[in-house]
Amino acid sequence: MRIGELAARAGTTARALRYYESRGLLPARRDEHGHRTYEERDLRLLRQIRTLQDFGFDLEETRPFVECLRAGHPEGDSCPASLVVYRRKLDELDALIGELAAVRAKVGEQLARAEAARDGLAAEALVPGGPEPVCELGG
Amino acid sequence: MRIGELAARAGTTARALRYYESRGLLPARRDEHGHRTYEERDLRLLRQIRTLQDFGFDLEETRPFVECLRAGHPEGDSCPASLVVYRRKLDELDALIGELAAVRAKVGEQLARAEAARDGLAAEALVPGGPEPVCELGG
DNA sequence: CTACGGCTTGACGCCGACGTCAAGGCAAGA
DNA sequence: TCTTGCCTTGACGTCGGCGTCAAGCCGTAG
Repeated sequence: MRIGELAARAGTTARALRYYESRGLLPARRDEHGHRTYEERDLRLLRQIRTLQDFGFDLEETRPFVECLRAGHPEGDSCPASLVVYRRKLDELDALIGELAAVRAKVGEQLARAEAARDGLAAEALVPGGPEPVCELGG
Repeated sequence: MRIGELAARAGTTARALRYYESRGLLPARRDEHGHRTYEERDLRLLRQIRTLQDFGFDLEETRPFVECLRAGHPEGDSCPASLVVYRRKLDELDALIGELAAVRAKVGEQLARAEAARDGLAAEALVPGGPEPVCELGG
């Protein structure tokens, strides 16, 4: 199997595969013409990489999984190093989700406050000399 | 006030201010030496930019807020365009948080499954010929 | 013969928000 | 006078994961 076919079967591009090879992640043998050749097991490795990338893993973080598979283990996460990456990723996700939730809350508050201010001004404009609410400058 | 002082008072760098100016976000007057000069109100604009950036807003997304302040409004979010950005950001945050939560759940599952498999193998190793669980290859 | 498709390496482009370095100007203090 | 410090513009570096283009090789279908 050559690079184009492997890429297509994994739903990615030849360029990506060359990049993975340049990172030492997915080396290839060469045929008599210098073309890269791959085997079925390489498809397995590549799918492992793609799956983890879809989860937001950095390419480097997929390395333990790939090496685990290449070492003959049944799954990419059959090795301790992979579990370490899982746990670290979970921590990162929890931290990130927490930060984003806090930001979301603050932005929501800001929006609510700004809309209230806008409505307050609108009401004031509609009713001149009306009930100026909690403004210590008014009076 | 020159660029270094303004940067220090806003907790950022002169380089950042020059960048903002290059983007047309925070223009500066010049003194007789060609040095950038700023006034107190520029500090207000700059702080608005920094606050939004801390929330994860793109620099471009801070523009409506800055222009709103420059137009003389009491707050950067006193203008409709700013509220639009708020709402869009909230949607983005909700979507992102949702995706991350889904990924977190999947990674958590994978970790649990991998640990269970590992423990299963460990138990098998401790008890040779023992209760080989759900492995269709065993027997 | 020629076109075409697929492969090769090499190298620059991209995106965002600056960091960092180079080379030089200008003013005040020791 | 010399140094120090702050300022200027210009331009390249950073990071990740490739996209895209250039130039060229190889085999095959028409």
